[in-house]
Amino acid sequence: MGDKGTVAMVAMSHAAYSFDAEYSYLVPEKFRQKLRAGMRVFVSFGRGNNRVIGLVTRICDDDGSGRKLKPILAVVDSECLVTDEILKIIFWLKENTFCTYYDAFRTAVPTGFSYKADLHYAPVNTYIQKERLSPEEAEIIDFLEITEDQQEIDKFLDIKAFPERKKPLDMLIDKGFVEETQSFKRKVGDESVKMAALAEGYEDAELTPKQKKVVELLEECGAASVKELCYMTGCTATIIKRLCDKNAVRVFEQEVMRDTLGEITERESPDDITLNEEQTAAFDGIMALIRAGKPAGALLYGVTGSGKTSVFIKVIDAVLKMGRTAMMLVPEISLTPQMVARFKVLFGESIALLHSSLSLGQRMDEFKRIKRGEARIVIGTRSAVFAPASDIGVIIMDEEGEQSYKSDSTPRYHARDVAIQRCGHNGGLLLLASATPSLETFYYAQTGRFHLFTLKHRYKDAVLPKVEIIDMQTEAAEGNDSLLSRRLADELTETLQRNEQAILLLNRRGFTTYISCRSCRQPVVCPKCNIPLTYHRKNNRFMCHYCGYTMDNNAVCPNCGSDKLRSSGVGTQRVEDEVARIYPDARILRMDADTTTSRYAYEEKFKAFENHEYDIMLGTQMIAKGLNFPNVTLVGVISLDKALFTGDFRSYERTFSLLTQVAGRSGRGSKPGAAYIQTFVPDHYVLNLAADQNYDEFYEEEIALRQSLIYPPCCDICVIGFASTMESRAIRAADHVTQFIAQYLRTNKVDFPMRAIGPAPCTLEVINGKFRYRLILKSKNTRLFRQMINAVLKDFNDNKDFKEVRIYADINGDIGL
DNA sequence: AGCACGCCGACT
DNA sequence: GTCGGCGTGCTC
Repeated sequence: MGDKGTVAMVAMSHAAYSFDAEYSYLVPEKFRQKLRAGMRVFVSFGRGNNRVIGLVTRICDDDGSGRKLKPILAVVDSECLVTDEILKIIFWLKENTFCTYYDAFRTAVPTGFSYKADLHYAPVNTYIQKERLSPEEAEIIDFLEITEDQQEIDKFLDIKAFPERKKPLDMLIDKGFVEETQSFKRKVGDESVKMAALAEGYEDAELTPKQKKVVELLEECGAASVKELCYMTGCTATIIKRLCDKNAVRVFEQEVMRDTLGEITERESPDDITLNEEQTAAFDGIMALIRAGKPAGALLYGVTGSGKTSVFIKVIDAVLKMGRTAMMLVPEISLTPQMVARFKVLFGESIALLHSSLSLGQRMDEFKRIKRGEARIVIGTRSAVFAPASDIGVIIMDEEGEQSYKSDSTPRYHARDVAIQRCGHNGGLLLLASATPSLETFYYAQTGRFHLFTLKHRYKDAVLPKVEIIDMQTEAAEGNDSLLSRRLADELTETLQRNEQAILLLNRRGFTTYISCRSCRQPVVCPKCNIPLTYHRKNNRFMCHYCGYTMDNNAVCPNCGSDKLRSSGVGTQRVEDEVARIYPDARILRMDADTTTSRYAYEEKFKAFENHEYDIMLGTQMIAKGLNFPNVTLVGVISLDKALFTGDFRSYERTFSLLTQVAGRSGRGSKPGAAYIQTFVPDHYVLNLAADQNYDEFYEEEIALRQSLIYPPCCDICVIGFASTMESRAIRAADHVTQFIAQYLRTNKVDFPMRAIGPAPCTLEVINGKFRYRLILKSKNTRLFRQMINAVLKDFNDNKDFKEVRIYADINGDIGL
């Protein structure tokens, strides 16, 4: 072994961060032709020779070390799921987001492609001297020789069930008396929702009160998804399972299936779109960059309604005509149905859609179409940035400042950073677009790292809505305790009289946002998260928005036992009530995470609103983005004050962006629009600049702030987070890491400007029973810095003192919660 | 993670 | 004397 053989480097699918590495394996002659880097293989790993799936990260000619290597046992894929370029992205992800190779691989490839290995054994047809076998080995051989049924054999040699058979079985394989074969099966089928319905004869079952509630609800509505049932009754999935066991309820899977594209009825050609002067200038500049064929970045900075989409369409069309491919990333596909519809009409089957509401099967199909080059336009959300397109001419990111582009679970990547890498490999252009760019992006556009294209005028010169700030302090002082200021109420009345539509925005779900006890004056908090509970009227329960904990509304105060609980504060449900009271004839559509549990609900509701089946749309931020309703002439912000003070350095940026965007929903048609922002801090400069739609000045203020307080883009910021059910352990872990870093810097004699803040508890100290601490490092994200973080994580994961503490590192993510 | 190796206490 | 407790360390 080891003599000038082909060697494959393999990263294991189950590797923890601390031992994730490329391990060398011998490639047997029979695999030499077909095996490529990027394919998955089956190998034995570790002392126990565990059979595991791994990813071939590269293939080398020779090991040279003469060390004897284990062979690759089987090849899982018949063709590569990842291109060489995506393989490079996988390496980049590991290095930059501190995940394992396989975490990165999983992110880049639709989950539908994951496999589970089954092992099968058969006796080798050869003479065996049984007396030389151990009794255990002989038992297995005897069994194999007399048993015909494959399933019987599988059961007998199920190592999980009979661990004592592992050793003799491995010995027999080693001696060549037993042959092991593998079959690889898809782990998951098509995506489906779990539905529940009453079973026949359910009346006879004996039920607990909670179970009765579920049954009553089902009697009313027939069938419901398990998720919805849990929300409405406040029970857990276990209760449904109990009911199932009692044969009172049957649970079945209902496949979520929809045509990705649906039927395309009309067709339109991109040639029919004409750009105005400003758009043309931007288009020409953008195309010049793309034609240069070198990696580049650009910002298309255009006010809301300036026709950025038309420029995108022209650019994509031109890129396609060059024979290259194009990607278009959007923050949330279900919130951009209008844009998707337009692209379908224009480009038809050349587009592939990639987003979370596709079934796994659909996602796999779209993935294959892209890989084969059949679909040359990719439209999708964050993870679509990994689509296996080749020769990418342009990657467009719409509303590039949106939070949804940043992943907040492993791997914690930002789609923008991945897109930069991809443009680097493809010689493509990264085109970021927004009316309110992220500070980082605008800074790079100002300093020349990105090219800047500006659209100053609204389409057809529609005027920006008039925005007014309303001081709710004065309203209260003058005796108006309603949720709506008199001004907004008057305007709403007039809007409805004109038969026009209105949008009302509020960033709190639920009915009331705060429940307190009248006798001990303590707020009622979630027992697991220590966060005030919110009253939901629809299910008549108190709920925690962070962990989903629910409590009966006639519960007593957990603190003093008093039954006098009072709720206050304002949520979307309460606003809905109040607006309905003032305008009994108005048709109100409430949109928030509670009303839109099923994914396609958004699109239908938006459509209904567009068709004027409703007069007022009321909701959380999800209604503020990217939609075009020509008949909306009034936008009212009930309250956004909380968003200004979340404790995250990006909270001003986000609030500014949200206000600008929601105001921009008003007056997009021929009629002029207006927007009203209610607030208790009417003098706040962020609100005033947003009211003036003055991004440039906001940028100046904000960048000065970031410079003086040292925040991105003036530095990079790395959060090392700790979570544990025991607070003392989380604290000790955070302290340990802080000391480790100090030690690391000393012993490695590395010296880079860095500032550490903390460790300190996170803003939300407890979520779901886990105490959370964080250490913030402000530094420059260099190789040396990442090496240090890597060392921190490796050391920590190796340290058995902190087995129960979870750690993560996140660069340039949120530090708010 | 998952497993083997190893070094100590309570059993036939 | 041996079986098995889990603490320690490695995985091509």
